[in-house]
Amino acid sequence: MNEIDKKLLDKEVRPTAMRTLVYQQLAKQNTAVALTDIELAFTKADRTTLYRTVKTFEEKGIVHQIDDGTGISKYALCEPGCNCEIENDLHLHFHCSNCDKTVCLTEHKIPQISLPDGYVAEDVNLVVKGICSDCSGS
Amino acid sequence: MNEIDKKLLDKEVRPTAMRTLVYQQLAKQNTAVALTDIELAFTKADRTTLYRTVKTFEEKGIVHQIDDGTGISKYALCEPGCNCEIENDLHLHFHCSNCDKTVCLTEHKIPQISLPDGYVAEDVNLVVKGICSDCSGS
DNA sequence: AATTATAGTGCAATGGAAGTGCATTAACTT
DNA sequence: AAGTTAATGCACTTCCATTGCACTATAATT
Ligand SMILES: [Mn+2]
Ligand SMILES: [Mn+2]
Ligand SMILES: [Zn+2]
Ligand SMILES: [Zn+2]
Repeated sequence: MNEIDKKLLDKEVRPTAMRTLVYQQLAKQNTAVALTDIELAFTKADRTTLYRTVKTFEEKGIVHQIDDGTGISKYALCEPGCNCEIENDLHLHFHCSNCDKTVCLTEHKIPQISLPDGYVAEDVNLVVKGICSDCSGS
Repeated sequence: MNEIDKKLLDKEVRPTAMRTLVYQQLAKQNTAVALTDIELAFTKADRTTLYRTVKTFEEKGIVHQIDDGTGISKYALCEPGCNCEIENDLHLHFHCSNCDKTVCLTEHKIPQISLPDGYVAEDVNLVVKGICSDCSGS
């Protein structure tokens, strides 16, 4: 059994052929990807299957969903050690308005946010929009 | 001429009957509203008109659009003194997972965010999800 | 190994919200 | 009043997310 299948089993996801391939595909990326992106990489697989694969991954803490403000959900593998299922990994995300790519800035954690009395925080989403390092040419 | 129309003119928006009414409606709210919410308040007006009214308001800095992570755009009047057209008013937003309401926490500005080298920030969106003061009962 | 149960996949269809084209109507200008 | 420009209403489109159901593969049981 290969490494990926072990990881899937570890997260209580049965390693089907499709799932292994999708995981591989995600592991290749250095940006967060939309479902459509995955779809393009697997012309033979059905969109629904990919959709449900990613949803399963999300539920089991293998990927996290990213709302980058474009209206299209992006997904990225969770870092090793990230316990998404239990506690969110509150790093920030960056969306480039030039190349339209979205990246996880895993090292940049979201600062503690103070809220008015009576408000209870459960989750925080912080997205910075601007020009990424590839596009700023510096 | 009434107060609302003055405000609209001040922002270079011609105060039509429809626009004045939409502004009034927005002023009544204490939460951010979706287009559908506005639609419900104006059963006689067409969705498109309301849509374009809100878009115009947004372009002219009368309202700001809020992406609260639900996938449905919300809108709220800008605070007096907010110069949205020129510079974003970077306050945080709170979305209640219980009552599904989204509020502007105008007093809570988004802290300065540090980015990796080469990244240039243009805009920041910070949304906290959790339980609002109405729902937490405290 | 054959049978049964369970989980995954593919296809078709739906839903919700955002957005556009165009004809009509209202508002402003001269 | 006539002409011009902007706003409105209706119909239609697009895009992505999501679901129902039949079919197939995988796992468990006999
Ligand atoms: Mn991330
Ligand atoms: Mn706001
Ligand atoms: Zn870029
Ligand atoms: Zn609430």
